[in-house]
Parts: sequence; structure tokens; C-alpha cells
Amino acid sequence: MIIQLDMQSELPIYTQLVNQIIEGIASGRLKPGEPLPSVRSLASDIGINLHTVNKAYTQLKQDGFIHIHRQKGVVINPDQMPGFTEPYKNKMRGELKPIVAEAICRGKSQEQLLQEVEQIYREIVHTDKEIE
Amino acid sequence: MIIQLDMQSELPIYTQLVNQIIEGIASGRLKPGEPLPSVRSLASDIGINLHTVNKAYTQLKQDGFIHIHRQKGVVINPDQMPGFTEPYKNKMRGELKPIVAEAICRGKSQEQLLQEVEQIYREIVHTDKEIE
Amino acid sequence: MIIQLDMQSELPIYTQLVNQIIEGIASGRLKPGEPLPSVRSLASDIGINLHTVNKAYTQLKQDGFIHIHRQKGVVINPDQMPGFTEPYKNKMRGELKPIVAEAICRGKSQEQLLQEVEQIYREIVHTDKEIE
Amino acid sequence: MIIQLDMQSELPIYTQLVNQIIEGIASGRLKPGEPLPSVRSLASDIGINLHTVNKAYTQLKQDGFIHIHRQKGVVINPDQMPGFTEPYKNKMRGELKPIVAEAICRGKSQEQLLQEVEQIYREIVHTDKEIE
DNA sequence: GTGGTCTAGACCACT
DNA sequence: GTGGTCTAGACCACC
Repeated sequence: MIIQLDMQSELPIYTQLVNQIIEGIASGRLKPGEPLPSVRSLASDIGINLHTVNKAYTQLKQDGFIHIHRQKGVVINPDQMPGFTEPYKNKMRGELKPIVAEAICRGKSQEQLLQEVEQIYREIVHTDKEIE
Repeated sequence: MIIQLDMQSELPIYTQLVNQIIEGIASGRLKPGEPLPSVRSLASDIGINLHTVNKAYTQLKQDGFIHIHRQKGVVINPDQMPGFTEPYKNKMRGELKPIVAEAICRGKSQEQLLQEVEQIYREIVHTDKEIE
Repeated sequence: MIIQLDMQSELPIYTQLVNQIIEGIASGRLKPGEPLPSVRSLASDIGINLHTVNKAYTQLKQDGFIHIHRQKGVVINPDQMPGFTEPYKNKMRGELKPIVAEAICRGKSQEQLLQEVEQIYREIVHTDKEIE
Repeated sequence: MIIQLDMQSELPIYTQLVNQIIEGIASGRLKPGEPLPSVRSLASDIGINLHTVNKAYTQLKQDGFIHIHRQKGVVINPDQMPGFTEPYKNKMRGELKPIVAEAICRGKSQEQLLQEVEQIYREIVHTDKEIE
């Protein structure tokens, strides 16, 4: 799996990493039980510090997306993804609200906005799984 | 208009301010041409630093949501809201993508996600405009 | 509040810090809303690195014991302590089980063990709040 | 006796092994003088490294729970379990204290906490000894 | 001033 | 080899 980081972004590097791995899972490119590179190898591959990778992995572990298997390394949670919990739902709605509000100001109709979301949904799910 | 700030939030205060004003515009509670409180009075009203309000107003001005006149003070852009520009579109899609991806991982179907967005849309637009 | 660290302990320093702060809250020496020293000052006071303090604070924040107020610094959660949740309950029972088992092997009766726990409970709660 | 290991746990595997054997003794499923599997066979049974089992056995021996004979192999200490020594007492209290403190913060009364400990005590002692 | 992030390098426990 | 911890020093955003 290719990791694309924007070092100029306002988003912390570890957050970008977390997002990309979640997108990888959502798209099916990363499957439950599949191993992830070690902290050190991923860090050297993408040219960042191992602590930054570690922070991303730790957050993914706390949220239940991955397991950190002692000495076997890191794997995508083989059993189940974290559920649609109430705290998560609130977090999601809180993130969505300002985005929707700005879209409304800028003239997007409800239909247009839903189409936009639908397209993003399909882009993620239909990502060609053969391409890595 | 009531401003609700969460001092524990990870979002900077000025960003929360920006978001709330944009939501006010989206909901219709704030209308084009309508005056906003001065930096000084808003800051003292909600008990935050002048600089923080100033930063929020500056960003809103840069994005085209408000005008800042030397004498007339601050008003909602009376002519037109900023449009659905290409850079904004990219920004929006970049923000939406990780949210959608995580929702997919957590088991949301496309229909459920669209309903969620639709509900948020309606909540913003249908906010009772009588209540301030 | 005095922090006592054992640099030779098997427990990570940041865990010892977390424990001591939780004990401080349990004993009433640290009250809801009360400020905690800044990362830097606490680190220099007890002679450890600021990142270690930061890690402890971050964990306490995630567990809901403290709030990290932007720029105001760190305060004990003024509203409510984290509840007796199911995951916590499981964690607690998992920690308690091997301790109880070993006590049984070493000849402790149920009554003796309960007295031990009771004494610890009282020691924490009845800590003289005048002494700091 | 069935050994249940959690490879995702933060506890080292050898510690989990030690705990489970102590629980086995506490519950009566493992009786004084009873033989334990050899390092080699236990390791292959539960699919872990020889060294890991060895480390667990070594710790149990040091604490006085088992004897390791050159010929007879490993047996539960036939004479007497280790006593309620002063160093052990301190260790136990040190482990108990943060658990009790957190329970207090999370709203457990002394009675509730004692009931919790009592229940764990009974669960260990009353484990059906017929089931292995 | 505050906390947050990133880097760098070291040591350790575990397997 | 793995991840976990600690230290050190730097820069940044926020207020």
C-alpha cells in the first residue's frame, strides 16, 4: 500500500497516516488480519521518524482498527472493526456540521451535496484492489 | 446570535468562531448585509482575547464571508457568498474523505451515511430563525 | 501535591505519574476544577522529561480524569469523573484476579483479603488533606 | 489444565503463564506435588517459544510455587506454598492501591468494591475442579 | 506562557 | 527482530 504524505499540510503527519490506513481498510486494500509494516520499516520507507509512525499506530490501536501483536508486529484487527458507537457518532456529526454549513453558504443544494458524498463513498469502496 | 465555545475542544477557538458564524449564515440567522459585533464587543461578550476574534474575522474576510469596513464595522457580505470554487472543492473533498472512510470501516452503508448528511443539512437549514 | 517516583520500578514513569494523580483525586487532595502544573514545570520539578509528563497527562485526558484547557493548562475534570463503564470493569477484574489468586495461594483467607482492601480504601480516602 | 493466552494483551506472555498457573493452584485444580508439563511439551502445546515457558517456570520457582527437579521434572511445591511475607505484602499493596484509587474516582463505594473482590475470590476458589 | 508535533538517538523487555 | 520507554532539543500554533 502506498502512503502519500503532504509535509506542508496543516494536518499532523501521524493523522495523515491514520487517515490513509483507515481509507486502506475501507477500500478493502487492507484486509482484516493482514500485517502492517513494522514501525521502523514504515518510518524509513516514507522518510519520517519512527515515533511519528508509532503515534499513528497507537491511535489506530486505541480506536480498535489494528492489533499490536507482541513480537508478531502490527495487524489489521482480524475480528471486527470498531462499531458505530455513540461517541464516534457525535464526533462524526461534529466534523460534518461545519463542512455542510460551508457548502450551503457556497450554494450547494442538498442534492448536490449528497451526490458529492456519494461519489467519495464510491471512490473509496470501488478503488481498484489490484493496484497497490 | 449565541456563540457556543468549547474550551476543551481540540479545535482552536478562532476556528470554532469561524464555524459558528458560517453556520449562522447557512441557517439564515445571519443575513447578507447584517452587521456583526465589533471585535472588541464580541471578545468581551464571550470572554476571549481580542486577537482571537480578530483572527476569526480575518479568516472570514479572506474567504469572502464578511466585509470589514473602517467605519461601518463588520457586516456579512451583502453581495454574494463565496462560490463553489475549485480550491474549495478540493479542500472539502479532502475533509470529507477520511470521515467517509471511517464511517465505512465502522459499518455504515452508503444509504445510512447519506441520511446522516441529509439530517445535518436539514438541521442547519431548518434551524428556527426566530430563536437567537 | 507531592509526587513520589521510583526510577527503579518496573512500572513506566508515566504510569506511576498517572497512578499518583488518580490517587490524589481519589483522596480528595486534588479537587474537580483544580489546576495541575504545566507539563514543563512538573517535568522540571520532578526531574524528568516533559514528554514523559505529557504522556501521562494525555492518558489521563483520554480516560476522562483531566481536561486540557487550551492555554489555560491542565485541570482536574470539573464536571464528572469517568464512570464505572463495562470496559473499565473488565480491566479492573482482570487486574484484580491474579492478585487475589496469589493471595489465596499464600494463605490469605477471604476475610483477611477483604480487610486488606478495606484498609487500603480507608488509607486513600482518609489521607489527611491538610498535609500536602 | 487449559492455558488461555491473549497475544494482544499488554502483559508479557510469560507473565500470563505465571498468573494462570498461580490461579490453577489457588483454585485447587493444581495440587501440591502434582507434576507440570515439561518446558518443551508445554511450549509446543500452546504454541509459544521454549524460552517463554522457561522464564515463567523460573519465576514460579523463585517465588516458591514450584520445584524444578533435574529428573522428576516440574512439580507444584509439595511442602508448602510461599508465605505471606513482608516483601510480598508490600508488592500486593502497591498493586492494589492504584486499582482501589481508580475505583474510588469512578464512584465505587467501599461496599461495592469489597463485593467485587469477594466475588472474584469465590470465582477462583469455587471453580469447578472437575473441568480441566 | 501553554500544549502539540517532529526529530534523533538510546536502552530495554519480550520472543 | 519487535514495540515500549525515556531523554533531548527544536519549532509551531494558540492565546
